[in-house]
Amino acid sequence: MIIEDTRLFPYDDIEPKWQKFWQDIRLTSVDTADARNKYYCLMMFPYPSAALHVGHGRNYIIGDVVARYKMMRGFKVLSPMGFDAFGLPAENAAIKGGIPPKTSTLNNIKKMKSQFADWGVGYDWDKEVISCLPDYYKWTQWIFVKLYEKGLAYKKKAFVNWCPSCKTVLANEQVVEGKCERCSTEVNQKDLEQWFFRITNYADRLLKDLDKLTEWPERVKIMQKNWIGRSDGVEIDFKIEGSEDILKCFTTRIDTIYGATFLALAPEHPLVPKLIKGSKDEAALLKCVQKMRDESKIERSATDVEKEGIFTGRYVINPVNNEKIPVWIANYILMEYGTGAIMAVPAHDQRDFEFAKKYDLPIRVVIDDPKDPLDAGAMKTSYEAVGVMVNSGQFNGLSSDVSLEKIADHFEEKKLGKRAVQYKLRDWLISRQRYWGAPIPIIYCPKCGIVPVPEKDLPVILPEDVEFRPTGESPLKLSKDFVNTKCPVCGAAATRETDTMDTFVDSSWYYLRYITPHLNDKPFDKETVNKWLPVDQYIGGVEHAILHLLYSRFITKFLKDIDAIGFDEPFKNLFTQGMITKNGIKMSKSKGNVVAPDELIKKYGADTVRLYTLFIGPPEKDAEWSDRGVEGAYRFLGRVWRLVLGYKDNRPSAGKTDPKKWDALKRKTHQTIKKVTEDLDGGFHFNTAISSIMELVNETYDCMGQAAKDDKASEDILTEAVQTVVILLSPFVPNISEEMWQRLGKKNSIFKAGWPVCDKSAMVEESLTIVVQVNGKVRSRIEVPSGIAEEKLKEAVLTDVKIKSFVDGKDIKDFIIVPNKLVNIVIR
RNA sequence: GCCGAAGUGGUGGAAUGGCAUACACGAUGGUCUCAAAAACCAUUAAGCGUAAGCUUGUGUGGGUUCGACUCCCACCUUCGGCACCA
Repeated sequence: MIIEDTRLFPYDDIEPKWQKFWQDIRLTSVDTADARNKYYCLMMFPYPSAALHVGHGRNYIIGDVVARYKMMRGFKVLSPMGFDAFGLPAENAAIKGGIPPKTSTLNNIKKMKSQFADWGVGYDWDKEVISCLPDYYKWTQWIFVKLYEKGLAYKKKAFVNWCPSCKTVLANEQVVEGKCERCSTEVNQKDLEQWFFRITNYADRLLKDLDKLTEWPERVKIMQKNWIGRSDGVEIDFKIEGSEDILKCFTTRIDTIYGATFLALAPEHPLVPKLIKGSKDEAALLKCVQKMRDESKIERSATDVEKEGIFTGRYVINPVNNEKIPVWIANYILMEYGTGAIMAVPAHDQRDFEFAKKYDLPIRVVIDDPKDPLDAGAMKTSYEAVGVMVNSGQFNGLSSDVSLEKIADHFEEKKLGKRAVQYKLRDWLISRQRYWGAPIPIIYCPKCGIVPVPEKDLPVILPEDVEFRPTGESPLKLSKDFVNTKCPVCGAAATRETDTMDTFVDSSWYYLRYITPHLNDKPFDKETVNKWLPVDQYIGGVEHAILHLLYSRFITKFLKDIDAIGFDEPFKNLFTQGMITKNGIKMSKSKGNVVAPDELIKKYGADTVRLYTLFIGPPEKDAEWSDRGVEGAYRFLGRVWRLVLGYKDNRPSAGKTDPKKWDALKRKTHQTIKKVTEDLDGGFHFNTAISSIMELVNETYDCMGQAAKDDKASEDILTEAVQTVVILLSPFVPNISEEMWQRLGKKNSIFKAGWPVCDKSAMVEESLTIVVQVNGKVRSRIEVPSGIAEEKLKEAVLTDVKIKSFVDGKDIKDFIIVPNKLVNIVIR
């Protein structure tokens, strides 16, 4: 029995053949010692998950297109890949299935690498980094120690999600509707000593330097700016009645100080226990405070959620008029922002307004609306705009924006407070009470206190013979061999820190390691790194717009400050790609809407899957996956395949004769070169680049049905069109393009062939079609010679039959000409 | 809730102040074939009209403009992030 070959082209022969060929000629291998003409193309390194889906593929395919295109433009392209290999899922798998995290992680990496190969994406695997291996995390720990030495790593108490039943800390993800995902126990907030990085010291530089990032998407910069959240204001010292303590409040609206009718504290505020101590309602107050503290932060900051509060029974003194102001505790005040205490001005802040209404607190207008005077009793919402000062002593009658500065001056002169800057950005909590992460290199000595592990003793190795408990408790705490050690300073018996680092620390410097990945005596070679960085093109998901990118920028700035590197921004160009959805939602295993690439690649080949992924839509936007669309891409490649193999002998010698078509094909060829080049240089417009190549293919087929105007000339035009199609397609579909290139009789790899250049003289058109509108509506189209004079054009338009019927007998008010495109006749 | 983004045919999308729906998918009809697949040809926003053509139409409502998918204001819906998923 003969099984018929139903493939449109022999992708399964082609793909392994050329992938081996590229390996043999070391197409993607780069010696970083020589950085001349370098181009560093980087994709965000992935967390190793068991199976990649087509949504993941988008990132790698986009990066591969960029790398191959730049290669063809003559750059020395470094495109490395690695794995962000520490993290929660591997640990969960170990707890559930008993497979050690290292084993499952390395298995996943192996699977992923074979999937990369299936997609035909090429990396310089000599540069691979894996963040969970000691040769890498040694240097993550080294960065921690450097930060510690500079006072930028420190310990303080912070709240964590705590499951009282499992006796373990939970990630936000492990808290489902306020309950532990493992045992469904109500989760509460627990105070724990934890390690932080002082990223807030860099807040201002991280903010200001966003201006340097001219090649970043504006939306990402805006998100970072809002995340850093700089605000300028005044810190006021409120004296507490009957106490020596003072309450510090930060406000951006010092102009409203005379309207403060209560103070509100976060339930976590350190003075809360002291303030309510001895009160007759102490027990009830404490209970209420605890309830507020257990609410999640997102709930608490939501403005549509019911505001809750309780009066402490204490008062402070308003420094501008010596008024007694009651002190409340309120759920909408967050300890993390500002001082954890606010002066509440119900008349001029909506949240305070709602709180005052609920608890019947006074509302006093101190800024009046100049157009519509306010009546405190009748207000439905707060008045937050600029206005005229009233009820504000010596400042009455001034504009509120002027008194903002005057009152601030007044506070500083009388030493009642001082101008201050606040950031929303908080210090980076890097402690994780987990096993599968880089151990924090700290030793606690009973005599010497906190001692960082000296560089010569790094890495602090994560032990592998540990016991995983079903509760999720960190096995590090239970490992005596790990915990018990000697103090590196005095040699006394000491214990190790058992917290590990947030995986964002691992990923905040990996792009530096790629350049010189095998050094054992330093994290990277400074000189080489300085030549290759910043990264020329960084590509990844928009979901990383804030955290990962901000942390990387911070670590880069820190390394610059300690003179480890010579630049202070890591990524010059940033591209954030959209998600691939299926049935309107993000692809994920748990949703059961994952499209696996394996079967598609088997059925249509990698080039087809690549082409469809790129054609699906603008890469920065989300896109809906359709298996049908894949078939379309497959058929297109089949069409190109037949064109390339058969264009020479498949041409009819007689038929319709239209010599103009040949000139048009030459023009189209060069227009397509221009369009594709612009689409790749000006942005990542792969979808429109591909559609323009499709148009060229369609026009080439159309031309083949025409008799030649002269054999040699049309032969040349046709050959040029076909070769152009192949070379323009090559970054998108490398395997089939390389095969077709060789079949066209070329000897070298298509990626060494150089990018085609468009010939402007070939694009000149003799005549143009001008759209003619009457009052903005298209009424006709006329053919005119290109470069026609304005008067001649007017004449041609007005003698057009269709236009005459609209214009005759009417007053022409205006005659608008858009050169080479359109005219619009405005009639009354 | 806050911050960011997006809403265009049956579907993915194109057009960033100048021809709305390029390119593709799907669908319908046809050619080839014993048949199918593949390929090729034609039609494909809606409504009216025998036709030439006309009218409406880019989430909703308003505005700016000779001209608006594009700019401005308000609203609605969907998606991403919100600091222990990475």
